[in-house]
Amino acid sequence: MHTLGDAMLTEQRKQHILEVLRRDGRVVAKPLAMSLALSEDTIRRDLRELAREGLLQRVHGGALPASRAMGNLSVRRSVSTAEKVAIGRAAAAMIRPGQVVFVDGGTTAVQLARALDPRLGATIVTHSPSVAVELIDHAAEVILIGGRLFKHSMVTVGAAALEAIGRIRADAYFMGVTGIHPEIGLTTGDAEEAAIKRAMVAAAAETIVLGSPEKLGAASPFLVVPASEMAVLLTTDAVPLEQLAAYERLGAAVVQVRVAS
Amino acid sequence: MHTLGDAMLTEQRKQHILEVLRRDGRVVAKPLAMSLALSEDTIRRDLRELAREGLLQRVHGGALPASRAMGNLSVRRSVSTAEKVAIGRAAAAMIRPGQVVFVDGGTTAVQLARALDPRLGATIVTHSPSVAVELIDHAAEVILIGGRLFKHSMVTVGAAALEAIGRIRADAYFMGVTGIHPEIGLTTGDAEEAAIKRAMVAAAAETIVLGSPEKLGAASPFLVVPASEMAVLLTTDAVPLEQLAAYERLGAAVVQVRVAS
DNA sequence: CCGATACAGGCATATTCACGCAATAACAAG
DNA sequence: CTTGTTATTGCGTGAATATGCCTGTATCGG
Repeated sequence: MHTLGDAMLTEQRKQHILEVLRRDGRVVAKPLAMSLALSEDTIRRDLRELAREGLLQRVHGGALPASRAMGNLSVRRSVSTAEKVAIGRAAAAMIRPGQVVFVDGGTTAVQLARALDPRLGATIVTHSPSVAVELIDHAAEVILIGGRLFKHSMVTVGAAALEAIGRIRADAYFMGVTGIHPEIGLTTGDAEEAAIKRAMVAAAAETIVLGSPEKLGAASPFLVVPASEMAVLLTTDAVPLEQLAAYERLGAAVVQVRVAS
Repeated sequence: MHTLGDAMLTEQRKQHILEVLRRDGRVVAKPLAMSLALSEDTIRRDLRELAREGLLQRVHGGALPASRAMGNLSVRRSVSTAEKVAIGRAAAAMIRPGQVVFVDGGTTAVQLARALDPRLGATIVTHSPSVAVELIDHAAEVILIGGRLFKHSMVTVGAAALEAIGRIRADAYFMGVTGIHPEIGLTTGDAEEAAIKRAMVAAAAETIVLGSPEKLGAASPFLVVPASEMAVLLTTDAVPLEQLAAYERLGAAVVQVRVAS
């Protein structure tokens, strides 16, 4: 905890401001000055300087994240529910040293990356630049699949990506989808993305689906693969057992993660 | 514990400083001098020397950990100065609608991405996931070059990346380097990275170098291309004209960006 | 339009800093 | 034991930095 007993170094304070900004998605000058027991002038000066360095965007009354990219990230982070964090953590724990795994795009996959042991010696293959960025400080080798960037989902797609995936054989694929249904199968909202996911399923020994509760029983326009392709379904304990039985009958191992309240 | 009875050897004291730094996440010069019964000058000298060895980061009032040991801010503290912001902005303004351009990795390139007009209809090709992430909300099409992620610079490298670059013809390449020297040429700190940069120079009609002042006259181990390959050198008004004349003689157009105070 | 708030810039004060100098201590060689 | 060399330290100085207060201006919300 940051006790207010001792004064902070100037640089330390600036880091603190950026931390608060990442956590809350914004900072407001006045309460920040109060909580640090400093004048608002000092805080404003900090904000001005940080803005000059491009680390945040100054607005009347405080500051917002420097770019929309970062903004989205923090917003999504706050949106990212406890379920996704828990599923990400459980998925990260499934990766063994030396393995080569595909990691999909999407918020849950980012949580996976964030939860990964920084010293784990594995190879992470991903077509999501966001996942790649999260893994900067990790020991794991990262292979980034190139291609045209599909902005909506923040992943690369297209022929180049397909081709690159085809050249890899992975131990597992951690897949994110928008719909999981016993009969309809695993579905997503974009045809190109579905093709990429299909290629990863084909290139991996087993497919592990990151299935936050709201995905179960839902369907999106584009089929990736039938639900029977799913080796493991990672979901939470909020889902009733009888709903999960259908997936087990299709051959999937269902893992229910306990969500910390 | 640490009795103050006997004087510490200099090296011993430095170890102690690093220990305190690890424990508290910071050191403050004044109280440290008090507790060791030494003058602040001595402590400051120690801090300066430890900083020169890269073991900590000197800040006003004391020191903070050198690496991202505590703060997971990784790209953050890569000293993105006002110069880099200004150069990034100027570079962004050089991109015309419809153009296809390579954008390098590095902090200045991220600033370029951040400064880009969100509605600009251009194609940005990059091997930096950080740059890609910055461009999420831009209208521009983004092509991400895949490959093995080189963590230090946060860009992809390797055969796959080289090959992907070779299949593209771009109007311009905005290159970041660590050394710019009239005779030695444009240099960088990693051989693989140099190869990628060289491929981009070859695949682009013209090369525009993002040259923050501290890079000028410096040299790193690995040559990318001779300075004569440079079509435009983007730098700031802090650089004396006579130093820039050498680059103009080599055929480069030198653009000096005014840095907002 | 107006009052309230937030803002940038200037100024004063208190630290903090780097550099040079001198005193001292540690040490090696003769 | 003496002497020259080097490393370490403290002090003085002027410069740089950090902070708070003040003043006039800009921006926000009605």
